[in-house]
Amino acid sequence: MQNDMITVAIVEDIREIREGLKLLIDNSDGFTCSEVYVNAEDALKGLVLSRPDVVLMDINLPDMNGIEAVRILKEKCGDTQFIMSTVYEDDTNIFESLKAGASGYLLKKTAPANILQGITEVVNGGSPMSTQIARKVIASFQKKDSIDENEILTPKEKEVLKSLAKGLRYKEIAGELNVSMETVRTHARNIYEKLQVQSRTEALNKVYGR
Amino acid sequence: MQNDMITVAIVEDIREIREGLKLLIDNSDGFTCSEVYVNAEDALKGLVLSRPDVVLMDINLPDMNGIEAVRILKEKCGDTQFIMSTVYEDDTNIFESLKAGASGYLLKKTAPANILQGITEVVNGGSPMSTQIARKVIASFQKKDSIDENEILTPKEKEVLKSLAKGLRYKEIAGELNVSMETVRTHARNIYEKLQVQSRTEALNKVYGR
DNA sequence: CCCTTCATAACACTTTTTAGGTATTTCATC
DNA sequence: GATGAAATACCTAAAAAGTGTTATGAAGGG
Repeated sequence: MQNDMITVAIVEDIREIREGLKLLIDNSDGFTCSEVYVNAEDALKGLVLSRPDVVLMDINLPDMNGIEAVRILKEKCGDTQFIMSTVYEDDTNIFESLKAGASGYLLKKTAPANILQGITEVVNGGSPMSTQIARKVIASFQKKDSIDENEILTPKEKEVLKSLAKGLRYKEIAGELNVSMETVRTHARNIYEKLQVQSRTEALNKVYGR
Repeated sequence: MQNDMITVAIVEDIREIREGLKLLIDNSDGFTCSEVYVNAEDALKGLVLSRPDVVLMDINLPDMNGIEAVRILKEKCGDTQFIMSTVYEDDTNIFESLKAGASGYLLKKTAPANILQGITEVVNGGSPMSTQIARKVIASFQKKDSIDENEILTPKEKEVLKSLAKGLRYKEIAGELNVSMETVRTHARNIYEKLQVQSRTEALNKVYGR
C-alpha cells in the first residue's frame, strides 16, 4: 500500500483549473502536488524522471493530445497511474484514454472531495468512471468476440453503424446522412463483411458486445 | 473505514457449504463469522439484532427465497451489506437480488481467496459481480427508456427475445426452442406490440438499453 | 502518374422480417 | 364449467434487409 503522501502531477493548459487543482491537492491531507505542466511536451520530459503516483492529464492539450501523451508515458512509467481530466463525458475520448493506459477519468466539474476520492481510488487499484463508460470498458475488455470498431471501419461506416444501432431503416438512415439508400446498403454490406456477420444484430453484438 | 474485523453472517441451507464458508472466514485475518443460519426465518429474526457487516445469503433457501429475505432485511438493517450466494450465474435472480438491495454476489464455486476479496469489496462500497451482470445493472439504473422486460413479457416471450438478441433468425430460434418458425414469429410480433416497436433492434434497445 | 481506399450509387435477386388475421390446446383461476 | 392468458401454429402479403456485381469520382501515398 502507499506508505505516505500520494504524489500527484498535473498536466493542464488552462491556468485557473491547473492552479485550482494544485491548491486543492496541496491542501489535502495525504496528497501533495509534486509538479505541474502546461503542455504535453514538458510533461513527457518531466514525468519520466519524477514518476509521481498519479498524473491528472487533460485530454485537450494545445500541443499534443493528452491521450497520446498517456500512451507514450504509460510505456515508460508503468507504475504511475493516469487519470484523464475532461470537460464533458465524451465516450470515445475517454474510452480511447483507457485503452491508451489511463486508469480512470474525472470531469472538470467534479466536486473537490470527489476528485480526491477519485485519486485515492486509482491509487488503490480502482477506476473512477461513470457506469456509462464502465459499460464500454466491460464490453471491450471482457467480451470474447467484441471488436474494436475504430480500427476496421471507415468514418462513414461508423456513422452508418451508429444509425443501424438505433434501429433505423435504411431509408431513414439515408435521410439522416443525406445519401441514397443504396449507399447506405453498400456501407452496411461492407460493415457486415468486415465484421464477418450476416445481420444488423450480429454486427451490433460484435461491436458493442452483449 | 472499517476499524477492526469484518463480521460476516452466513445464511445457507447446505451444511457442507455453510461450514466450509464459516471455516474459511474464521480462519482469515480480518474476518470473523459471527453467526450462521440454515433458513430464512431464523435469519430474519437474528440478523435484525446482530447487524453484521456482511451477510452471505443463499438465493435458494428451503423456506423463503433469499431474495425476499434481502428485501425485508435491507429495510431494517440499512448498513448491513448483502452478498448473494448462488450456484450458477442466473441473470434474472441476481438482477432481482440487486434490485432487492444486495450489493453483489458470489458463485459458490468461487475460490476462497476470491470470496474474501468479494466480501472486502462490498465492505468498501464495491460490488463484486461479473461484467455480464454489471452490464444489466448499469443498463437498468442508468438508461432513460429501458423497459423492465420481466413485467410485460411472458416467459416464452422472454426466451424468444433472448434469442432475437443473439441475432438468430426465426428459423434458428425455432430450432433452438423446439417450436415452429410460425410460433417464433407470433411471439416476436407480440413482443414488438408490447414494447411498441417495429423491429428487432428497436426492441433490444428498449429492453437492454443502449 | 498509378494504385488503393473511400464514399457514392445503381440493378437484380433472394431471404428474412414484419404485419394482419385466425385457430387450437392447455392450464390456472374464478 | 366458463373465462382468460399463454403457447402453439398456419396463411397471406408487403416491407425491409441482405447478397452479388459493377462503376465513378475524389483523396492520398508511392
